[in-house]
Amino acid sequence: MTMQDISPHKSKGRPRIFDRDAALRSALDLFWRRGYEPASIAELCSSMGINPPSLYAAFGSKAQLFMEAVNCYEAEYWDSVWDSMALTPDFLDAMEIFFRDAAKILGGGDAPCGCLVILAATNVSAGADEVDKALQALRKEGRDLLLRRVKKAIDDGQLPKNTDAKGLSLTLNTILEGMSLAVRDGASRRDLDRVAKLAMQLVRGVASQQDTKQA
Amino acid sequence: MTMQDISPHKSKGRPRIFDRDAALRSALDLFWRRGYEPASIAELCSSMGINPPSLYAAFGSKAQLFMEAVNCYEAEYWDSVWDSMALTPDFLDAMEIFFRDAAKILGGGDAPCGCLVILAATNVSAGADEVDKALQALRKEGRDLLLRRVKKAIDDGQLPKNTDAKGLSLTLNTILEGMSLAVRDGASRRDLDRVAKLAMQLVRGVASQQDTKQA
DNA sequence: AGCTTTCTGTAGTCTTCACTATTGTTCTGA
DNA sequence: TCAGAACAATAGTGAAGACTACAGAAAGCT
Repeated sequence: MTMQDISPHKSKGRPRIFDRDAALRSALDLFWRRGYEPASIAELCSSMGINPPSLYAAFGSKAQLFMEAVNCYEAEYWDSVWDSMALTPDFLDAMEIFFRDAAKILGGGDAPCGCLVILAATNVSAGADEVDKALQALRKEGRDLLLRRVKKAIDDGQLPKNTDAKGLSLTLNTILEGMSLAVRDGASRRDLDRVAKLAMQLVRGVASQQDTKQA
Repeated sequence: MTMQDISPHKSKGRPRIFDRDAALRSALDLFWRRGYEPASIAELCSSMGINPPSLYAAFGSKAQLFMEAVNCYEAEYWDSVWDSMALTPDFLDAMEIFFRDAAKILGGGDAPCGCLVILAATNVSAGADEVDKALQALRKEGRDLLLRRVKKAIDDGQLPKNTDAKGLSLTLNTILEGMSLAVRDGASRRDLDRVAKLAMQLVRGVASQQDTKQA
């Protein structure tokens, strides 16, 4: 047969009985709803339909499983959002799309629990340093992307030259991250849209100082 | 002696050897830095300078100790802030003071760990329902206070009649809560001041639509 | 003084956690 | 068909968690 199988069984021993991707996706769902530490191995195994030894053989450790779940989450939900934020030429368009997409993801039906990266490992115990550091790095990446986008908008003349790039990008990130907390406290999709709308009002306000304050 | 002692020793048995208020304050400091669940009884006892039986005799349980610490925190840091927010007649003044004070508390030297109410019990285990519910109620109180203040500003003619009160108050709360996340990720006092400044820019933008959009 | 009451400190209990030793099972490869 | 290799399921291990029994110590009351 000339067709290549997608996932050929190359190794020698007994093949894995469960679907690794599906199990990872189940783990993501649980981590998303419960958070990193409250999601116990027992719960994870139950959700994934496997036993602890299989989990450890396939994923290494709880921390590694979580980080794989985070990668999965980022790839499925946020990568395209960040990409279009960085690439959309007009700054106002970019922000409009960005906040609309964010509201859709955070308030959407998949798991209305806020962002995994922002909420899942807050106030973790001492043993979870690596997970915490990794998520901190991801959050910093988001801040940097926003900062770079704002600076580009200034260079492109879409924001006033004297705009406080760090302040504006940090504020936009603060609103974005705050939206996750709002969702945790019961904010609906509609509520998030309202926040997104007001974030845009702030952005337009800053942009429109172009003429008045440019003295 | 006619003078009444502040804390007379009325009870019969052996008097408590440690200062309850000082111990509570130590517990607050630890909960603030570590969060509710990561702060173990052993750590708490070490910080408070007492042993577990004394802790349980004086405070009941870990959850009750935490809630007392939260009350202490609110009373010491936030009660006056919320009061002046509600009572300052001019809306712009009220918001200016509010965000300035918030930045000072969150980025101040006492414990640069964000707000206890917002961060200390995110993604807690199943056993901490009561603590979670209590903090949820406190956060809702903050949202309600902001909503009421915005509505009052509309009634007073300090905001346009067609202002989306819920949307604006929710957005301001989102920024406020997001500031705690920013602090957790290393934002300085100066960074928070920048966010507060832009929050004010948003508020002024909304307020100044009074003339243009009032059609 | 002697009795009662309440606190203190040591040293546990019981539960839950992440993780694994062991045994048996199912595949590949010759 | 049989050896080797990797997975699966049961049943644990050791550590850390919140919480407490118990015995001794320090106060008030009579």
